[in-house]
Amino acid sequence: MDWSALPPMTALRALAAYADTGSMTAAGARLNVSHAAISQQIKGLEDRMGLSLIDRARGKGGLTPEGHALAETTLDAFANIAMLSAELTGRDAERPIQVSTTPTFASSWLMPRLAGFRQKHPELSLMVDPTPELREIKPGGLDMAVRYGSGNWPGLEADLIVESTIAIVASPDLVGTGDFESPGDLTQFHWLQELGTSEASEFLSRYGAVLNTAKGLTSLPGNLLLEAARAGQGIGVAARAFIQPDVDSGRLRILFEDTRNDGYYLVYRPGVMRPSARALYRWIKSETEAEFG
Amino acid sequence: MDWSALPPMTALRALAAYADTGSMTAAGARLNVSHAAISQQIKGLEDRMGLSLIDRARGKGGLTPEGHALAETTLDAFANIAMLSAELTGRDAERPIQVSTTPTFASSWLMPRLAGFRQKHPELSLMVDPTPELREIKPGGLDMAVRYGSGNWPGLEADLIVESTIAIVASPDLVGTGDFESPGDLTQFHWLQELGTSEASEFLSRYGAVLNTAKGLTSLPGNLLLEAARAGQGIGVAARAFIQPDVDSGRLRILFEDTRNDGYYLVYRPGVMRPSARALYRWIKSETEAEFG
DNA sequence: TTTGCGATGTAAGTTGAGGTTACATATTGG
DNA sequence: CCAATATGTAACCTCAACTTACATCGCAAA
Repeated sequence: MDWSALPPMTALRALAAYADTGSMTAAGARLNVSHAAISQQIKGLEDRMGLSLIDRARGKGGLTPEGHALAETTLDAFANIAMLSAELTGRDAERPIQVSTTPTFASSWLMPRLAGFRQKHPELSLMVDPTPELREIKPGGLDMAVRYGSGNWPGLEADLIVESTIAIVASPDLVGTGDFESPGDLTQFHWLQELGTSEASEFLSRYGAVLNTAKGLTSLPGNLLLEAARAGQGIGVAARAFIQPDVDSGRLRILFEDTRNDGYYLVYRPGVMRPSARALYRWIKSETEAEFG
Repeated sequence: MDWSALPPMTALRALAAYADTGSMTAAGARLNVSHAAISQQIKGLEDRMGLSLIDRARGKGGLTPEGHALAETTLDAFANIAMLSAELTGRDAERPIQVSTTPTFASSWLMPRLAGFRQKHPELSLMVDPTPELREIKPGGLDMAVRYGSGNWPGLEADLIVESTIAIVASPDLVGTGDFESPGDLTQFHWLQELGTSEASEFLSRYGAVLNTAKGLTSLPGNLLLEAARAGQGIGVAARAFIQPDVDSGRLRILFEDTRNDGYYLVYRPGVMRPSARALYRWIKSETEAEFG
C-alpha cells in the first residue's frame, strides 16, 4: 500500500459532498465550512490529479465521469468507516438488529419462537427481512442472515445451525403409497415450485430440465408451498428439517431426498459484532442447539 | 451520511500503518513521520472513541479486536481510493491488464485468438488468470472477468458475449447412436466432471444426487475434459458453444441439453475503465460479435 | 439593456491539527 | 545490571485548511 499516492482526504470529502449536494455552497453548508473552502479543495485536487473533476460547462452539479467515479468510491469508503466506527463506539446501540432470512426459515422456525427472544431481551428491537436473495452484510446494514447452502460464503463466517437435506414430498392422497424409481417418474403430477429461494430453487431449476414435460408447475412463496402440498395439490420441494411433523402425522410422504447434506447457516461478518446483534446470535445458536444439536 | 461521525483520517491512517507494520516506530517510518506522531494520533483516536485499540499488555504489534476491525476497514477503504486515483491519473498505464476467465473459455476461445490482440496492441501487456472462482474485480486488481452464468452479478456490469446452453456429450464410440430417455439412463457409464468451474459444476452437483449410483466419476480440468470425452473415456458436461466442431465432425454426440439459456459474460465494474483495459474490452466484444453475434 | 441576485473563483490573512524535537519511561536481551 | 530499543509525554512550531472579502459570471426580471 502506497500511502503517498493517496489524495488528501479533506479534498476527497469536499468532492463527495459536492457530488452529494450538487452545489459548492450546499456542500460547504453540509460540512460546516465556507463555499470557498470547497472550491479551493476541489481545484487543488484537480491540479494534483491533472484532470478535471467537475464539469463547468453544464448546469450546476455536473461532474465528469472521473469525478463521479472518485466521488462514488470516496463516499463508499467513508461510509464504511463511519458505520463501523459508529458500531464500535456504541452510538448505534438503539438501532434495530437487522436479520435477513429465507422466507421458509422465517415462517417455519423464527417467527414461532420470536416471542421467546422478545421476552428475554425486551429492550432490543429487531427487523426481520424474509427475502430470497442474500443482500450485503455490512456495518450499518444487515447484522446477520440465515441462508441455506453448504456453508461456503466467501469473506463471511457461517455457523451451521440446522442440518437439512432437500426432500421431494407429496400428500399420500395425491401419490398413494407406492414407490418411485426416480424423480423423472413424477412427471405425471403437478409440481409446486418455491419462488426463487435458496433452499429449493437451484435444485428444481436443474431438475426442471428433466421435468419440463410435466403436467404443469405452480410457483408460490415458501410458506404457502407446504400448505398446498399437504392439501394434495402437487409435488413439493422443501427443506427436510421443517416437515418432520407433517411426515409423522402422515400428511406428507418423502419421495426422494437429496444426498447432499447442506443446511441452514447463520452468516455474519468476521470480527466484532455489536452487543445487541451478539445477543440475537447467541439466542439463535442456543435455541437451535437445544432443538437439533 | 453523517460526516461529523467520521474519525480524523490522519488518525486512522496512523492506526492502519501500525496494524500493518506492528510497531509505532516502523509505522512512523512508513508514513514519513516520527514515532511520536503515531503515538499521539492513536491515543487521540482511542480517547475520541472511548475504547482501547491497541493491546499494550501483549508483545508489540498487538491490536484489540476493535482496533483490528477498524484498521482492516480503513486499509480497505484507503486502498480502494488509492487504486482508483492511480487509475484516473494514469499512473498505472503500464500495469498489465488483468483478466480472469474460466479455464474452458481460456483454452477454447481466448488462447487461440490472443495472438490477434497482441498484434493489434503490441504495447499492452496482459495477464490471463484461468481460475474457477470469480475473484473480486476492483481498481488495482482484476480489470474484468469472463464468467458463465445468467448475467446477474450484483454491483457489476455484465455483457453477454457468447450465448450457450450446457450440454451432456459423449463419443459415439462409447454410447452408440441410440436415444436416451433421461440423464438417469446414463448411469451405466463413467462420468467426467469438471473441476469446480462455473460452467458445469452446479449442474453436475445437482444431477449427482440422481447419478450417485454411477460407475464412477473422474474430475479433471475443463480443457482436458473434452479431450477425454472425445476419446470415449466417459460422459462429459460442457458448454454447448465450444463443442460445435466436435459435433460436426462426429467425434461427440449431444445427449441432452439444458433448457436454460445462460452464457459467457464479460463482467466488469461500472464507471470508467482505464484505457488499456478498454482496448481489451472492445477487442473481445468485436471478436465475439463477429463470430457469434 | 440594465439591474439584481445567487453561485463560483481568487486573494490575503488566520488558526489549530498535526507535526517536530527532546526527554522520560518502560521493556528486552546479553 | 546495563545497553539498546520501543513507547509515552510535553512543549513548541508550521503549514494545510480554513476564513473573510471581493471580483466575476450567468441568468432572470424589470
